[in-house]
Amino acid sequence: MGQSPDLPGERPPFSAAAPAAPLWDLIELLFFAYRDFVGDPDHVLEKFGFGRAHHRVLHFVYRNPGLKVADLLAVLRITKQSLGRVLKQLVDEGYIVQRAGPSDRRQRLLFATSKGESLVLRLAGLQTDRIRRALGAAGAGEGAQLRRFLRGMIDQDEDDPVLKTILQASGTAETEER
Amino acid sequence: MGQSPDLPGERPPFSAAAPAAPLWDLIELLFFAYRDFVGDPDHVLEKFGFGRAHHRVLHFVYRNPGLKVADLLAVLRITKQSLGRVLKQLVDEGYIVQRAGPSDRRQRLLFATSKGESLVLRLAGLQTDRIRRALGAAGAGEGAQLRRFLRGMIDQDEDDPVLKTILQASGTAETEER
DNA sequence: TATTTATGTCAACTATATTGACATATTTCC
DNA sequence: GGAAATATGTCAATATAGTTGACATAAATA
Repeated sequence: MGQSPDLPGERPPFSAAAPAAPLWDLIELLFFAYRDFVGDPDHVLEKFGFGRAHHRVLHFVYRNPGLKVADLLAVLRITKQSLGRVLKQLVDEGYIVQRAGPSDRRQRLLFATSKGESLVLRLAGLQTDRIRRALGAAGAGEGAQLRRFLRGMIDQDEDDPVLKTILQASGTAETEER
Repeated sequence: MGQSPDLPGERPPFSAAAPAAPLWDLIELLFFAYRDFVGDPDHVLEKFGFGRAHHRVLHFVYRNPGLKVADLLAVLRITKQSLGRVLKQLVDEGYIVQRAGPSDRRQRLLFATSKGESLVLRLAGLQTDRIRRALGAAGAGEGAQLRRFLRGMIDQDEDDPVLKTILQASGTAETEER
């Protein structure tokens, strides 16, 4: 006697305290959108022998010149061992330099070189092109609402100085810098 | 003689054919938003001994009952070897069942069990809660503009039947199902 | 019947992360 | 000034999620 597999049946026609219906379409659109969003940089990074991890490190170092290792670890939420492998490659190949902190010489402050800047701008350009295309397709002034929506998706973290400034900045104004 | 590290200087004050300015804030907001968006399910999955890969498989199988293995591979863009490991666990532990295709018995059509449904609804509930919160905070209404933006971020793929139907559906109407 | 297709499996390897232990230099506290 | 705490780095073992390549089986199709 084959036991029937336990498939879910029809949804009950009605229910008093039903949980809010899942927003299936937005869940899926976010998945595909983010995959393509990071896919463009991935293709370029591959030619350099780098991966996504290198992109993230280079991005945050470029955007926060003089970033402390501790703050980079906080924003990436990885361990120093994991960062180590990636950062060492970026330093060895001249994309990032380290300088001792002026007041606390234990700190190794991180800076992108112009070689690093050139790569990070190339990657950001790809992502920016995709975003601009999508903003255009979405119609007038979607940017402001989109920023508010994305900020609302993000959990605060008092122990992450980089994230803190990002949430403050985007909370303030349109900040289309330069 | 210490060679100065090759740091990027000030941006040139003006330039005729400058590339469009990177949308730094949106690039970063997307990164953090997506990380927290998948972070909620991650915590739950961990208690089940599962990872993100299991979530993706279970999600698309639940959303597309009777999905062919080939179509699942297409939408996930992974190899059958990579899928194999994850799918085997989900089947062994009773979250997914396989049935031979009625017309083509080589096919193994995939279905979520009610155990699988219960897990996938729990995970979707977490993500839905976060999205609703953010939509509310953004004053974005039902998210019509957001849907158009996200669709604009996604590349078409004729060889992916699952993606094709998603882009069609979300392109049509508000599709708040049920 | 011969070939193609849909799926599965074995094996080796890569990228990115983890935990735990320990090392070094520097700063801070008493 | 010495002890303790801090910032960073390194070695080793392990986990997760992916890859390529080779080969196997059953069922459909030419």
